[in-house]
Amino acid sequence: MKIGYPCINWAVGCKADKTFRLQSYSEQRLIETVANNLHCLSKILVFNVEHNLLFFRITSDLVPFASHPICKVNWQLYFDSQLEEVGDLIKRKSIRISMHPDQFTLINSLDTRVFENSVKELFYHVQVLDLMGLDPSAKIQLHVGGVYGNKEKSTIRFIERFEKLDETLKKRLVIENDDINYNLQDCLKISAETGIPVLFDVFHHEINSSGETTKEAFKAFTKTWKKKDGLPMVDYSSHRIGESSRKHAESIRPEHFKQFLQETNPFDIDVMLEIKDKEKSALKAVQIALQDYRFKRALEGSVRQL
DNA sequence: TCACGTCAAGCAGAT
DNA sequence: ATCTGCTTGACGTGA
Repeated sequence: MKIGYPCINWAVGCKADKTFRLQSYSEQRLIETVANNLHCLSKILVFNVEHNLLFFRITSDLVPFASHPICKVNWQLYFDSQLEEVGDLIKRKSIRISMHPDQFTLINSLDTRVFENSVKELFYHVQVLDLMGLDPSAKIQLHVGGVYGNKEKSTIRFIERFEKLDETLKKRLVIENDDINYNLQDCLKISAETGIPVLFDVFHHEINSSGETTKEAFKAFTKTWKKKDGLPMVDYSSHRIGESSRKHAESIRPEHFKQFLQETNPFDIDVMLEIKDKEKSALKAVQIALQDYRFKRALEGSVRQL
């Protein structure tokens, strides 16, 4: 069990998701920004390792406009060695990595242009992970997509489009249950057809499920991950106190997390804390998880590989 | 230096 | 119709 948080670290004093407006695009601007972002990503990862945070989601803004037609820079070649260097750090410290393309990335869109743009966006994500030299356990997580008034057809469209994707994409893609459209059962059905692993989002499941208990849910989705995929990933968060809304909590609720660890025993998973205050809550989670043998085992594994 | 309108992209639900 | 939430604030113009 590794614990991490997504994209942003407020403590290190730099940002790996720096971007700029499309209007102010220039090759120089892109190169400067990516150089900054990669440098900062290294700093964040070093911070993380020092604090036993061995799971991290790399921002999709690492290379701004990477899949936009305006981008003619061969950033893959230009940043080849820096990407490899970051990848070496990740491998040396056995850090688990995920990426999460944003809401515009839709495999099952009715609009084929949206689909085509999504494939380009996915290739960008895959290239980042490939150039870092990471194995297929570094995942790219997606939601199934829209319903478009017909869930069955939209599910079939997802499966058909997925099957035709390049193998380099398919080996890294995982689907995540969402809070409105496709719940755990919907994802499991798609997984049964395609073999795609299902990433479990605890918060979304609370809002949108078929009534499974946590144990039942864990029994089902963990099976969709094969050895080459690495440990099953889980997005953990809780909603804001006093609000039934879809908003994430500002900071971790220690008792809630403690209970989550107890409930999920003995399933071994990597936990991504989707909480506003980022590493601050993740550090609290680490303190709680130090009592858990699954977490201790992961730390020992990391130390052995130093 | 700072306020504030706006930012590549889609979808669904609430208001 | 318009706004909000999603991984989330922050870019950058105009004064």
